[in-house]
Parts: sequence; C-alpha cells; structure tokens
Amino acid sequence: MHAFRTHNCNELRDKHVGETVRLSGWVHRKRDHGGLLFVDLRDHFGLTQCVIEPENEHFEILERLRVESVITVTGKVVDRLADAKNKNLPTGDIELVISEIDVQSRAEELPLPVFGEPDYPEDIRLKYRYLDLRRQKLHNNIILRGQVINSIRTRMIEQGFNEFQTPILTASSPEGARDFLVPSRLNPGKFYALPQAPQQFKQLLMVSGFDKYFQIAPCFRDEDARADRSPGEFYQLDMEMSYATQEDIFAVIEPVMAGVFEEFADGREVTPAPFPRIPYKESMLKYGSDKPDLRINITCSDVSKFFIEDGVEFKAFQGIVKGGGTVRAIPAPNTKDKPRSFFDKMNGWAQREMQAPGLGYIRFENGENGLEGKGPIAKFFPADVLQRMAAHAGVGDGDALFFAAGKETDAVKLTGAARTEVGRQLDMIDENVFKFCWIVDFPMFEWDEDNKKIDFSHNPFSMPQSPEGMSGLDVLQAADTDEKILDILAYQYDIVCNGIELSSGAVRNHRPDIMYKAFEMAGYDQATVDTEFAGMITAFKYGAPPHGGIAPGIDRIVMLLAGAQNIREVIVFPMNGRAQDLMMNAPAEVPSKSLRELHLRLDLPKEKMP
RNA sequence: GCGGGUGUAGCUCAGUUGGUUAGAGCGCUGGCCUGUCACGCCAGAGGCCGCGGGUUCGAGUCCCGUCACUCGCGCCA
Repeated sequence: MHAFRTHNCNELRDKHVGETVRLSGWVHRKRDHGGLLFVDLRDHFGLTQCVIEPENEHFEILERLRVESVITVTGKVVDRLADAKNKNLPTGDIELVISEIDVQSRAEELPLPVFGEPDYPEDIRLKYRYLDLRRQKLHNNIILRGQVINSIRTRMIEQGFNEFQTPILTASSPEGARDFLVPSRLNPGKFYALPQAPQQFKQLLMVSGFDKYFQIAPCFRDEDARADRSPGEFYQLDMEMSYATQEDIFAVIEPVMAGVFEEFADGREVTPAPFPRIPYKESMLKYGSDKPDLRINITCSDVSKFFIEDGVEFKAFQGIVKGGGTVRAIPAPNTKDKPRSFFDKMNGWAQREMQAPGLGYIRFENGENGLEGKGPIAKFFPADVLQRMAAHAGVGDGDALFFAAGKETDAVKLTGAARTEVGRQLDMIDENVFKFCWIVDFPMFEWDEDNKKIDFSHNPFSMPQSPEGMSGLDVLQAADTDEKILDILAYQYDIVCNGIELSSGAVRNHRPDIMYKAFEMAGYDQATVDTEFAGMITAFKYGAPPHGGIAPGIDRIVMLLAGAQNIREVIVFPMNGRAQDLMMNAPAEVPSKSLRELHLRLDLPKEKMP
C-alpha cells in the first residue's frame, strides 16, 4: 500500500465499500461524541468523513489533535446508514472507519481559521497566505487562474502564435511608469530595469521575422496600488503580429477574449464578438471615462450651452462656462420616489470622495405646462430652457439630472465617477453580465499641463492615423499648430470590460522617419531617440515589417471571471498596498557587504521624531 | 504626497447620553456525551479597547496628534 494514500479525499463512493484504503490530508473539522469521533479529512480534492471508536488505541491521539494537522489514516470504507448519509458531500454516502493513524504534522493554534469563508483582516491573511490559500474560495480562484491561462495559451497557439520568453533584467524605458532598478555588480554605477512590459522585445521579434508572438508576460511597474492594480508586478497576455491592421488585431484577440470569458462565464452573459467600438472622444463625452462600465445604462452629455442662455440666472455654473469650463449632465433615471436625502448624499459623495465643489441636480416631472424642473437650482431656469435641456440629455418625467461643472478635465472626471456612483446607488449594475467594448481613436498627443508642452498621450510607439493615400508622416508634417497636433489620432485602442481596462494596444510605428518626427513633435531630438530606443530604432533601419499588438491583463481577466472585488484575490502570493510581502518580509534590509559589492551607499530620509 | 473608512479577546463583532468589575459567537483549555456533518451540554482561561497626549471627578465612548490596514486621488508608455 502507498505510504500516504490509495485515494484522494473526493474519490470514495459506494462501490468502494468493504475496501481497505489509505487517505492523507488536513483535519478540517472534528466532531467529538466522546464515544465516537468524526473527522472530516480534507485535501485539494475534497472531504471525506472518517470515524474512530474509543476502543481504537489511537483514539486519544486524534481526540487531542488540533484542526489543520496533517494525518494519514488507514481503514475500511463502510456504507453509512440511510439517515446518516450526507447529500451535500460527494463522498457523503460512505465513511472511513479508522484503524491506523500516522500524524504527519501537528498544527498549532491558527491565527485565522480555515473552516468557513468570512472576511479576515488582509494583513493577517497575507502574512499567513498558505492558510488563506487552503480556504475554498481563494483556492478555487487560483485554480481558475491556471485554467484561464491554459485556455488563453491554447487559443493563441491555435491561431498560429508562437510563445517566447524575453529578458527580466533589461534596460530602463524613458517613457511611462517608474522603473524597478537592479544594480549591476559587474558594471559599477549602472542599473538594469525590470521590464514594464516586453514592448520593445516583442517589436524586435517582429523585426526578427517571427510573424506572430505571444507571452504570458510578467510586467513590473513601481506604482501605487489600486483594487484592480497590484503593486509592483502583474501579468499580461502580451501579443504582437506582423503585417496587421487594427482590424486584423481585433479579429485575432476578440475570439480569444470572448472565448475565454464564455468558457468560464458559468452562465453569465458575455458580449459576443465583434465588440462595440467607441471612439475615445465619444466615450469621454458619454461616459466621462475611457473605460466605461456599459452595464450602467446611463449616457451623459454636455449641457454647457444651456447655462449661458438668456434668462438663466444660475451664476455659479454660468461663470464656469464663460470662463472656458464645461457642464456635463448625468441622468439619474426613475428617481421620482427617491427622497431628497438621495440627492444630498450624492452631493456629499462628490465633495468627500471626489473633492469636488458639489453636484447640482434638477428633478423632472410632468406638470400642467409639460415637463417641469424641481430642486434647489431649477428655479434659475426658464421653463423652455429646462425642457430643451431635458430633451438634449435624454431625460423625462420621473428622471433627474446631476451636473458636474468645472474645467473640462475635472468635469469629465467627476462625470465619470458620478455616473458609476448613480449606477451603484440605483442598483443598475447586473453582476451576471460581461459587457465588452473597444475604445478606439485615441489621440496621439496630449497637452502636458505640468511641463506646458505637447507629449505622447498613450505610448510613443504608435502609428498616427492617416487617410487613404497619405502616410503617417504626411499627417504629422501637416499639423503645424498645437491644435492640429492634438487632433491627430493614433491607431491605439483599449479593451474594456465592466469598467475595467483589460488592455491597451496599438498598430506600431515601424518607420524611423515617422518615429523621429513624432518624437520631435513631443520635444525629443533625434539623438534622444537614438540613445533611449537604440535597439529598436536601429533595428527599424534594416527592414521592419508593419506590425501591431495588444496586451490584455491576465490578473484583471481572472478577477472578473472569479467575481473578485480585489486583484489580490486572484494572485497566489500578493503584496499589500505598500508593496510589502508580509509573508516573506520583502523588501528587506541587506548586509552592508552586499551593498559594497554593488557599489551602493544608503542615503535614507531622516526618521520622523515621535 | 492628499482625502474617506476601519481599528475592542487568537478570529468575527456588540458596547446606549461619558458613569459599577468591557460582553457575545467561533477558537482555545478541562470535563461530559455512540451517529454527527456549523454536533450538543457544563466549566474555565484569555483585553495596553492600535499608540501618544488632552478635556473631565470619571474616557472604549469626546477632542488633538500619530501608526496600521483598506478604498479613492495623484501616479499608472
């Protein structure tokens, strides 16, 4: 007989009755009747009830043993009496009568229970992650993650993509997020950077003629955490293909995404491919965001013009509009029966959470003279303006409008957040739906307010959009004012699902002349491009195929499929919000010898006085 | 760096208007129990009420500061 087990804990059935078997696992739960002791034995596969009688010489050992100890039991499988069967357990028809016990590992009292699934403090869960991972929900999430990656890999290979591994120790990339740096012992004063993404490598693989690349790629960015953003590291389905237009890339990735989501949706509805395409500008206007949650059936609009009409006396917003600002309207449908406190709470939310001046609102109801406005600011509007504004915003009897006003960027941000908040408050979000869309036509450049200059808006590797018969270079050269430059669109796109940005991608700029021109427009001279992107720009001078790609975030995909509210729920060993691994104690101080070898000396901030 | 929330037993939580010795469930320790499957019953141990300061005759409760966790903003090609 095998030293540890003949079966797993989810295997024994009626047909095994009479057999002598051996099981190993954790003591999940004990029920001690004094004259009879039940033990639920648990392993990765499931639970089996074992029973021992006091006559057995091992009875007392088991009676004293704490839950989560690991034991090996040997005994006979017996049929349970009819009224003692447990229909909730796959192995519930039988039980194992213990004759022999081997205690493999005694457990001390646990810092957090494994049995049950309530919420525990995250720091304890993270410190004792291996205990948390024994719990069913987290355990299943991690298994799901493996299955999703396997499915993605199969789907990519079926479409002719080849999998590659690219370097982890590489060069810093000047654009984008903060790098993680690794000092070089052999090259004093020089540092590797961990890749923020294998961006340049995958493009170089296209130049190398591999045609179709993919990788489940680790990416490293030294940025602060969010609920859907793990600090430090995450994984992408990184892909790139040669001779591909934007539509070709969509046609490859849509069936992968739709396919994976359908495979693991478990009854939830998935947007069928092709996904709706929403231009960036339209998305910002209608949803106040470039990652709209389309489960919320609310469309916002610009109502600035109504606030400066004759007869409108609402000075606060008037001033904003006349000063170049914007007013956006967020409909709150069917709020006729909502108490005033609902509107006050929304206003409080905007002030507290968004640090906004507030959210004005008007409620609309049918009266004697048609649609009438109610609420604190309605009286500042002539009736016909209100009616036209309601029509413009798409609201009617029983609906309300919230207003987000301010500088356009601020108003848009508040609009997006308010739209989501209204959706939440009005219970408009269906948790059993995955709503996908593409956001397309991102601007190539944006105005960098901090440095008062034009900069790349997304990434510097994208091809500017050009009409038939013109090249990207023609388009760049034709833009001779800041306004025209900011109007240039790129072949850049994001996939969004339920308000979460799953990925962004682009058709790349593979031509050195267009590359130099684009960087020049963002204020970088040719020499900068030649040093910062040395490998890639040189490579493009020796024959580069047109190419493009995308990189959906694995962690976020699994998070959505697992129904998790937090990305740490789908990562085996995550760090906390301050980028610390509480289980492994990372980051940690190092011996001064290690620092000397690396030619490093610490210059730490002064500790705060208590 | 900034803003919101939370912090009471190993864990989940209650704790009234500031007023006696801070409670419950789970877990833990001991005892009882032969059909449980969240087993049950009895008893017990376990508290720097995150930390520091203040107000007060008196603070878990009010005020100020601070720390930790978390959500968001900044940041995230």
